[in-house]
Amino acid sequence: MRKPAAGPIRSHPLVARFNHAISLDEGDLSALADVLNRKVVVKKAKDIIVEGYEYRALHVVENGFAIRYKLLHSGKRQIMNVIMPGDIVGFPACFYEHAVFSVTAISDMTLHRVPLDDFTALCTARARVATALLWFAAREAAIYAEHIVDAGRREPLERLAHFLLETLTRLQGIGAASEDSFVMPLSQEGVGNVIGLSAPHVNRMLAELRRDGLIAMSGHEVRILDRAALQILGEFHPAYLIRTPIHQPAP
Amino acid sequence: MRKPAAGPIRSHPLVARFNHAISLDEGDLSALADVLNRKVVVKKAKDIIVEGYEYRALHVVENGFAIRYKLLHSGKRQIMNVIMPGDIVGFPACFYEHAVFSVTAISDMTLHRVPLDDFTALCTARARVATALLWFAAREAAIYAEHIVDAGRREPLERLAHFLLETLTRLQGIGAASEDSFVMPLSQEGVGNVIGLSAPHVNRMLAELRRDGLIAMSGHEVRILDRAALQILGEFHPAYLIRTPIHQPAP
DNA sequence: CGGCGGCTTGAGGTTGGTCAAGGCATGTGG
DNA sequence: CCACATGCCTTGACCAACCTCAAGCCGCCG
Repeated sequence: MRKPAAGPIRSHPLVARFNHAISLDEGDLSALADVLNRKVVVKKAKDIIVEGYEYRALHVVENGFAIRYKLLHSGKRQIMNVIMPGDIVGFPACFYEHAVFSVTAISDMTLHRVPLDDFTALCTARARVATALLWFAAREAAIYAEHIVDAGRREPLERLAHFLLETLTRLQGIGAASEDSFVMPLSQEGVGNVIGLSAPHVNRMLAELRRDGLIAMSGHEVRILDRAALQILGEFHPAYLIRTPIHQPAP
Repeated sequence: MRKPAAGPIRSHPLVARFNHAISLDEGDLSALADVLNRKVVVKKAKDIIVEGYEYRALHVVENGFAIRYKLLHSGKRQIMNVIMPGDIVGFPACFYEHAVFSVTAISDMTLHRVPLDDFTALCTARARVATALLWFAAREAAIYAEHIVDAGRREPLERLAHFLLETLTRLQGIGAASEDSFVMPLSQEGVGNVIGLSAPHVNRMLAELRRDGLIAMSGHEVRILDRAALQILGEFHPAYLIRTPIHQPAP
């Protein structure tokens, strides 16, 4: 397990994501494989990162979902983002002396543990990998920026529409959703903690979307019935989620 | 102007920020200097990036302030962040085919224009620079994450307290604020557009902070009278703004 | 079968947005 | 040098939105 072949690494969701942005050579891939060799399994509802503690390792998600959030003294919780396969648990929380927010698994997960020193060494040794990670970080920041707009200025119904489309699009990007439907990994209270609404109000807004024929639900499965209308309602432009190839100047 | 000496580059606010994170060698610095050689001056209130258009260049801020924001169809505006010296206009907006949000100068500015291809070439040629930029991006993402919490879950008074302390701390970090006071670069409407409140309500909340003796104001100058109380009120932990040195494994 | 977590719905109250008007400082042009 | 315009701050009144609290229900799992 310390020296996996370079082959399997290509199918890792993180590498799959990189491949759309920048072409990595064999050396890059085997350096990545060296670093992604510590598989860790985490059960649903387990904390992975707790705010305020020191973490000297990142975890790259192979499978499962988690939430990145902050708890306030009032007891309120704000979820910044849902973490999906190919995401990095601990970005950017673990780049600090003490984690700046918490992460909890919301399903069983398989992760690859990467000590921060190994990560740093990889970045400083492999410029293309560091560049790919920089693009990755830019996408992460863009997602956060959209969430600021959601929470700060959109109406509740708009927020929900935006969040549903964002989740659909992200899940499709990792092959975990069909053309027009997906399984929402969060409870309604969880959704409320993402978009800044109370659970009852999330329920009312979902009911409104159903009543207006924009979505249908059965259990946690959400079916998008009128994507065009939802896009207009939530002012959703998938551009910020779409992988942009890094233009590589001729050598 | 095409080939500045490696000396002046050390005093650039971006490099100053990098220096706290990672040590760059002469080659790194001169590569940076090569890239930061196109000075641009922008007048207050001029757009630098307009959402939806294509930009193939970044602008590194040497002087002045700008806002990164999104306009909604309703006419509402959400500011994601105030851009200060040492920040990169166009991160992460310009990493996409079309800019995912807008940037407007709120004071006269001096910038260094960096074509995206040059930027990419720098990253892929200079691993340490790419790594420093990755850390930079992580800090940016952490700031956004705090803004999500602000807009989503904090009470108006708490938001304002948090925003004031964040602004003070960031300005101090670039040597643009004293121990306990700073000049707010935004109007009250602008502040409202950052923290998701209406201008009248920002005014009411500011009045409340003044009434309670936490701050004093004269014009756009804000003086923090009781930092401890403000920190508790806004649950402000400056950790996410503080530069963490990148631990560099022995070669 | 019983308990629990999560969904659903309702009633009521506060918060904070909207609208509006006035004040004050700054800047500009006659 | 004054008249006026402009932009921003300040304050008040009103009202809708959304939170809180609460109760009931459903489905799932032990």
